[in-house]
Amino acid sequence: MELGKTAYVILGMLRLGRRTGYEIKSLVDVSTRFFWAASYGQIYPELARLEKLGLVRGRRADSGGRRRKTYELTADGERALDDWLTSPAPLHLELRHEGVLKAFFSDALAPGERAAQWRRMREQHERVAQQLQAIEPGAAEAADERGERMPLKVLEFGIAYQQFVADWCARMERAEAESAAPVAAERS
Amino acid sequence: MELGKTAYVILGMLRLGRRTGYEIKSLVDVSTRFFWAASYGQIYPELARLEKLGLVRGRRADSGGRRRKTYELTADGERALDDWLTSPAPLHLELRHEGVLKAFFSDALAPGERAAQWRRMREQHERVAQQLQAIEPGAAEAADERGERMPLKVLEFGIAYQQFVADWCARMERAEAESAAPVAAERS
DNA sequence: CTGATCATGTAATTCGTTACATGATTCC
DNA sequence: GGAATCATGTAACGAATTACATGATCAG
Repeated sequence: MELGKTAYVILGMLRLGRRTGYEIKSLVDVSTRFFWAASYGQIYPELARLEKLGLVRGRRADSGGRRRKTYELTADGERALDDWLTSPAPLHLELRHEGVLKAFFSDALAPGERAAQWRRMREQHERVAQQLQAIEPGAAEAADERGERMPLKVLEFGIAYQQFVADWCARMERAEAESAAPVAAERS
Repeated sequence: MELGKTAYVILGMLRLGRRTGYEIKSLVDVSTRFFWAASYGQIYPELARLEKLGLVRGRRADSGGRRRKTYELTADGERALDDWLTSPAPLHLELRHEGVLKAFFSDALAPGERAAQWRRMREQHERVAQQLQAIEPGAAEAADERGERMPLKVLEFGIAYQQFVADWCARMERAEAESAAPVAAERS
């Protein structure tokens, strides 16, 4: 019974409480999205598959005239989640970073053009860092009130990671400025 | 004429010199792989597409009885590459990290189990860091001899990034050890 | 002579995104 | 009354991996 990684996003979210597919997607968008994204096109079919496998149990929960279906973990689902969490299997690590890719090939660029690319890349990472920082108060509250410490720890890591990349861009940006105008740098 | 990002990996590699599909793949595996991977299943069809678009030019270059086809950039290909390198479009940034995903959901785990996961994740990042360090001498040589500075810079970033994540794991690991055995920690 | 490497491709499959279709409810 | 949000799904498409098929050459 080999499950895709995205199945565990769903199982994990369901352990935190009964949820609809829509709610799972909303949660993912403000939490795991930055290191594991998921779209409706994955979540709804995956919920159906997990139900057929007996790992989750769905229940109609219409609210007014609004059709609604909430899911919860079954005992099997709980076990599958724990097995994955404690598994020693090599972790799936994947990074696709267009900015670093451009950097790799940018020897042919003029220093000014390269500096502009560093700036854009830095700004993009700074924006993500700010988005994550905006979420922090809510995560800190959840850590306090519901004892969910790890989501906050992971969020802090996410912020540190974004800043780490942004700092590297800033250093590269400065280096370009110095090599492009060494005389001006000496004067200052 | 919208090109996929992987097309630029090919164009970028071809700017460094005439290459076969096989050589491009080998190069990717020791350089861009860590932030932009590509497989034969992408490279060969993409080369054919780029040739039809007039961005690369293929030429038979059999070596003995070995069928071989080398490619080089056309003027259009060179322009497409530079346009991409200097484009201000938002960068494609994608991260899928199973270790962080597990961390996010690991509140329910025992501290010892969590510590074991930190250790595995740290070791995995340390292994990648070592792989990258093994490549460094070659990249440093290329930087010196052929003036290709950026691949070395990017490699150094890759190593720093792997170590950054490994360090975070190590800190988390220590924190688990302290919370699991605070008395032992005080004694030592 | 045998295994590693060079070399090119295709086919099947998986994974994931985006857009579309549909409709109710809630807030302003 | 209209826009935003809640809610569920499907279809088309795209991106990428893996496995397969084929065959030559080179190093030991």
